[in-house]
Amino acid sequence: MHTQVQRTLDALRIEPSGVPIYVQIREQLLGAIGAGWLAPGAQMPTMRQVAVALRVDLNTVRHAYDELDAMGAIRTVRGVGTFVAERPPRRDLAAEAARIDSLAHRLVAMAMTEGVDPVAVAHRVLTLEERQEQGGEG
Amino acid sequence: MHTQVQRTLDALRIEPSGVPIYVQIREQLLGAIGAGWLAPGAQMPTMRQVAVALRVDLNTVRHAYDELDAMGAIRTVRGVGTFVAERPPRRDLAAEAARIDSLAHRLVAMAMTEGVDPVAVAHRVLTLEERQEQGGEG
DNA sequence: GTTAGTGTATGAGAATATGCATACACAAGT
DNA sequence: ACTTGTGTATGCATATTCTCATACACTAAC
Repeated sequence: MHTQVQRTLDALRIEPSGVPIYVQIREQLLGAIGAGWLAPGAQMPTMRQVAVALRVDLNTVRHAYDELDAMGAIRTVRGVGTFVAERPPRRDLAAEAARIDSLAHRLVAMAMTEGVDPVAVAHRVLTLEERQEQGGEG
Repeated sequence: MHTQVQRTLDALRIEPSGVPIYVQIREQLLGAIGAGWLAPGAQMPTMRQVAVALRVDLNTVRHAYDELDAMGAIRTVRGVGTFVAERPPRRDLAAEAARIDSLAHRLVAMAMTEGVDPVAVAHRVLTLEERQEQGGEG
């Protein structure tokens, strides 16, 4: 369905964190694929769709897609579109856990810095995300 | 102890992921602080130590330290070294709610841009903080 | 005062990232 | 044939990142 593409598109975000834009796109799309959010064989968002949605250059998006293609996560069909690979590389659970840990630790550090209880922040995040999922699901 | 610094130093890794080196250093050091490897007030690894350990330029390391300083996570003392910032005294209870909200949104943004589920991170924070209360602190 | 260890600073150069504009090549539908 | 929507490609300009080399300024210890 288009809806999957649209949801993925809406979920894409770029932050001025110092991380290159193409890397942010690459990681988010990889996450969407790894989570099954974009099923094997399904059409990916168009490069132009992503470029417009994020207000980013087409070549920048292509950079991300090129790397996804190189790692076998997607396959590209010229003149047609890009699609999730039939058998995308299984996501590394250990690496995933490490990234979650890193995020968690960084949050604790930031909370410490600002004199705030990290637990309170975590609870706030949970309530925020709950309310966002009530908007309907596919 | 030196050992804390040495452990942090040994744990530092640079990967050719497209993420700028200074960003990788920034995030890993912030993570070390949040994990408690580097306690408030403790001396950070020397910029030159990091530069040598990672075989990276001193200015690149400085870039990372500058940003950590700018966000208040560390404090720099010229001619002496850099230290983990002390926890600020908790004062405004009203302004605290705003900071919690701000941090929560920042965490969600960070997680999303890295292709990670914010809820997973929140849960990880909760379990980490539980264990810290049980096993004693510091 | 000297020395050693810290952070701070500058300039040159190469590589990369990004935007902007302009195309080209291919596939599918009309 | 034509149009539309894909991915592919180039050239130019700018900003950032990173390395290398070379210092300077400050602090603490001797």
